[in-house]
Amino acid sequence: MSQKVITRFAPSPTGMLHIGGVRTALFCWLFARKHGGTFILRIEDTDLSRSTDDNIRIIEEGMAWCGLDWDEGPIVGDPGQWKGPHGPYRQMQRMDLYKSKIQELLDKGLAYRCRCSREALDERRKAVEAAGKVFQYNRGLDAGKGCADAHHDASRPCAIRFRMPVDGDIVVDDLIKGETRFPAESLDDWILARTGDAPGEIGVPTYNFCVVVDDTHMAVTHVIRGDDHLNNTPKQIPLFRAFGYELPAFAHVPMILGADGAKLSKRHGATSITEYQAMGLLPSAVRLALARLSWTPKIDGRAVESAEEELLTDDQMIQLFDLADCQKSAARFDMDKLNWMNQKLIQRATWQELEPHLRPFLPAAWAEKPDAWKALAIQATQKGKSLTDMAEALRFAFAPPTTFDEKAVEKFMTPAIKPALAEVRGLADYTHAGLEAGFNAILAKHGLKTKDLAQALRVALCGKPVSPGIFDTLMLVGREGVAARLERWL
RNA sequence: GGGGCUAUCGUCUAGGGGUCAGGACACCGCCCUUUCACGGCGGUAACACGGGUUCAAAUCCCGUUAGCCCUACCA
Repeated sequence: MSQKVITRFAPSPTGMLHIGGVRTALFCWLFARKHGGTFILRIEDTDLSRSTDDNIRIIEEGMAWCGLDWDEGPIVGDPGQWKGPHGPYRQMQRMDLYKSKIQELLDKGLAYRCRCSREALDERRKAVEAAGKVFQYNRGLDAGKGCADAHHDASRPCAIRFRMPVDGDIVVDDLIKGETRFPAESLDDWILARTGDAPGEIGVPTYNFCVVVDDTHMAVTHVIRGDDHLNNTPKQIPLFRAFGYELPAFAHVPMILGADGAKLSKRHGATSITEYQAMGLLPSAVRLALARLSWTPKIDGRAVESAEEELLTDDQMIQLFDLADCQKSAARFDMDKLNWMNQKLIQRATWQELEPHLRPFLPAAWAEKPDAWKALAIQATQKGKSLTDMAEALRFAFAPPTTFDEKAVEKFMTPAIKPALAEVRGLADYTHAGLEAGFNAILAKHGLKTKDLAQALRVALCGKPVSPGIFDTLMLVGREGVAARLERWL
């Protein structure tokens, strides 16, 4: 690769950052990082009705949470400002460029003004469809009814259409899908720019036009996007040619489906990245799980083949990433595997790494706890599947239980256990070894089994027969807390 | 309707003419155990269908079926 790799993720601000979009962004990011290239974030806000500053902020925050840092694009929290030499990175701020490029096409006769009203178009569409055919502007049954060869009425606002080739195939050479051919006759003259406000004025350009102009002017070398855009590519390629632009490389990544094989949507529970954040998932786990959908990392030409190898770090992913190892088919989102990866990454993280992620799920009192206590707390609950599990497991460490599991009380709070329980108050050495020694002494003295005392203690300290290791539990509650919580059972 | 993409265990996938069709998650069983977990060991489970080509097809070709995408003055 002679030129510097530049990829871009170009979401439209619709109110949330979709998990599928994040996956696409991840591939762009991985590819750019792998090749020492640049990753651009571009906001496609030409749909005026949906684009707001708030919606843009949602994208920025979602990307940031996922650890997908962009080299060029908007500056977080400062709408309208950007970093990078190819700005601005919001399409609505690029209107002047678009309009001059459209004028260029008009001047060259490669595009033309269309004054057909929506109503007229609808009517013609209906008529053609009634005849069992596809409506194609100025093609097929609609031939001769277009504005291409007519003198447009300069007194009326008009849209701009692109003159598409009529014969032959348009070939898309895709890095993932391979070569695909689209018959030119299956496409028609599409709209470059919507109807302007005043006669002669060029309106807001459409997606297919903006991408071509932006990708070229931002020097994007690899267009990596969802395969729902594969069908748009044959519309865009003739436009690249009309401008005399060089074609970027294309890679269309498969969609992510819901567990039922249908398109991932609200009814599958979570589509927005913020929902995954709220579930207590580590961003690194989300990255891993998303990357492994439709991508099989190959180590020395061999697919990963053990649980250990599945758990790739970001660095390994970057090093291993290759579009050639991507699947052509759509993948279903596998929440089970994400949870497993999350658990594994939680287990192998140091407490310092985990702390900032865990903090938002814990009560404010967490902030006042000393580091040693935090380290113990995190380690004691690191078997959890998620940060929310960990936070739940730690509840007892912040406040005495208010309710008690009835069955557990009945089973473990036997009269025989009370004397032993009373003696636990006397334990003074609150180190793991100290507690273990004292605990065993009490056991021996009363002829109890570990389980008997441990479970009774759990009920007294946590209200339920489930907690971290009993000595960890004691240390987390602390000597005074233990004494206080034991009181009501003696 | 037209055009495009896709099709291996429940899920993610390896394998691209000869494999007992391999792995991971999930599931089930056993072991470990101070609870819940973790962990260890083992197990169930797949080439969508129909035709070709070939000594031989999950693998190549052609159909069919199913799913998805595009077919907007959405992106």
